[in-house]
Amino acid sequence: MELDKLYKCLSDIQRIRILNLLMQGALCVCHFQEILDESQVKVSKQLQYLKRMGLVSAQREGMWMVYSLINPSHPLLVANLNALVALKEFHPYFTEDINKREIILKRFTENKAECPKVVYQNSDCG
Amino acid sequence: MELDKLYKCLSDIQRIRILNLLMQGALCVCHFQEILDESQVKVSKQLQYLKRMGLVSAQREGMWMVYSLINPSHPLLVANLNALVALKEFHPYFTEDINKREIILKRFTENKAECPKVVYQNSDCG
DNA sequence: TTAGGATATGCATATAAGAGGATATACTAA
DNA sequence: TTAGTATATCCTCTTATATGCATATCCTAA
Repeated sequence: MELDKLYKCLSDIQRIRILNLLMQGALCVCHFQEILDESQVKVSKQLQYLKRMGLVSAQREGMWMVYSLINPSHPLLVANLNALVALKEFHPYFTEDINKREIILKRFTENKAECPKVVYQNSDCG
Repeated sequence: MELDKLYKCLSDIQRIRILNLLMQGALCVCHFQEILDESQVKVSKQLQYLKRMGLVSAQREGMWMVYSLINPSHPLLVANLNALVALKEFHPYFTEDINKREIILKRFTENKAECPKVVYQNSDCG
């Protein structure tokens, strides 16, 4: 992947927040909507962008579309995604987003029918 | 600096090449023109962009405008600039650009009047 | 089959980049 | 002052992003 394309993926705060969340595990579109507090269209389009650029993959699970981070091959992408996690205390959004994600996952462990298994299994919370 | 702004600075191949060159030392606009083989307008505008975003500073030296990298404060910027240097073997442009820069600097050490001192002093070549 | 939830896409619009030509500005040298 | 070099800015055009509304598609459940 070309360097400028890679950085373009990271040059939008919504996409950064999405990638930061995906570093924790897969999520459905509706979860991003809830966590980022953004419209369905907006979230869906940013996910399409990341998919088109090869950073994420989508897998249908019944009604839901589960997005996952594709194991990043470019060392600069790996470094930056890890940096997002490492720097989360400097960026209030990141920590809040991850906290919101954990609350959602806790809901799922109490009512497994609410979303695909892949979202809450292999999760470190709940 | 906001993360998305930081990544926007890096999301253009000309700006990446400019930053890669600035990691080696200060340069005048005309040197970037020569090394990148781009028009004066294009180079000047990208330098303005980086200046506006606070990544580089400009200092007039007679006829020349010398651009330097501002000591980066954001850990992600530091990491990415260092990564550019470390990854230069994967990106033919970077190595070629640095080689062209060294050839230009050698010219200066033979004819010091050709550009401001700050460009060729403290240089590791020539 | 019908209704409804989840998601994607088409269309329109606003704004930001990117590029190029022409010109203005700043400086030097004669 | 004049000419010439280096650089910045203005104007215009094209393209890419970002956003919202409406609607289409895919799936489930009844």
